[in-house]
Amino acid sequence: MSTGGEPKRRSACPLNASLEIFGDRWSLLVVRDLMFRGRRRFKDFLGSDERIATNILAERLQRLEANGIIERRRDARDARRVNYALTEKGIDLAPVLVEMIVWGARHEKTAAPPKMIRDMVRDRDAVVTAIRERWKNAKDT
Amino acid sequence: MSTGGEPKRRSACPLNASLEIFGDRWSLLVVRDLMFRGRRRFKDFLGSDERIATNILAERLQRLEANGIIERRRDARDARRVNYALTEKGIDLAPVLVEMIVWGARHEKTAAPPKMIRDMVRDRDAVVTAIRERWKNAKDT
DNA sequence: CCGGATCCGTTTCGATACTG
DNA sequence: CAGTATCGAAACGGATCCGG
Repeated sequence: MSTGGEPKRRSACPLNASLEIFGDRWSLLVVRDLMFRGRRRFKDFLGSDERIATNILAERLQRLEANGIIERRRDARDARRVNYALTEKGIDLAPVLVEMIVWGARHEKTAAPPKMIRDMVRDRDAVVTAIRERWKNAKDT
Repeated sequence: MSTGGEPKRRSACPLNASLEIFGDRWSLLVVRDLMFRGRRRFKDFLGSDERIATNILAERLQRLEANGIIERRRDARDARRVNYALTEKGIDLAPVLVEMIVWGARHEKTAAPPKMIRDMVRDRDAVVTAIRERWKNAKDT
């Protein structure tokens, strides 16, 4: 399983290229957990409301890593534990996530976490910038 | 198949609500064909590079309609033909599509249609506004 | 325990053939 | 033209097992 696989993909359309990577029910939920909820570990992802199965999660984590969206690292202080982190490429998904969240909050009945949604609607760029800042400062974690 | 089904969905997370609707390989490609390529008919969608199967296309069209993202109408001039069109809710997906296209163009090797991509990167809001204008003017079509 | 891998029944997908 | 019907392949997902 070579971790640093180059994207030899050749979709005619960039949208299709994106969908080939994260066009499924689970991949972006994992990215959300990393990006907005500070989750890092296998067990954390299992705890989300959507109840992903362990085998599905394992496969998605591999796929996201193979596509350069997340990185897998052993915890520096406790070698038994594994941490996942977003790469630059993964952080660049922030605008996509924000727009999907804004759309879902506007058009679907969700038990919406109200504050962050209102922030996103009011100033999406600020939210995206804040995410980037937070990950820049946490790069050593 | 009631066409005007209300979204009784209750996802805790708006992102998950969005993914429940279009979190698959094909739905957003159909929206793209409507939004950026002026396609309206079943046959048109079949003509795209990604080669969607007829049964999958039929199901996705039904699902998008059931979720209020597209409308299905018989052609006024030729009752044999069927036209699909984006609803307001569907047009509101423009920012999502634009961000996914920008991300894909930046991070994946695609045979990129260069001009519109550069426009999107330079000024996404202008592209989204242009899409809205175009659909407002074509509402009678 | 944590981070998965494996097994296995069920559901969904998708290529092709076919139909009104 | 605009879809259905069919049917094998793939994905899902719950349960269980396993190495560290």
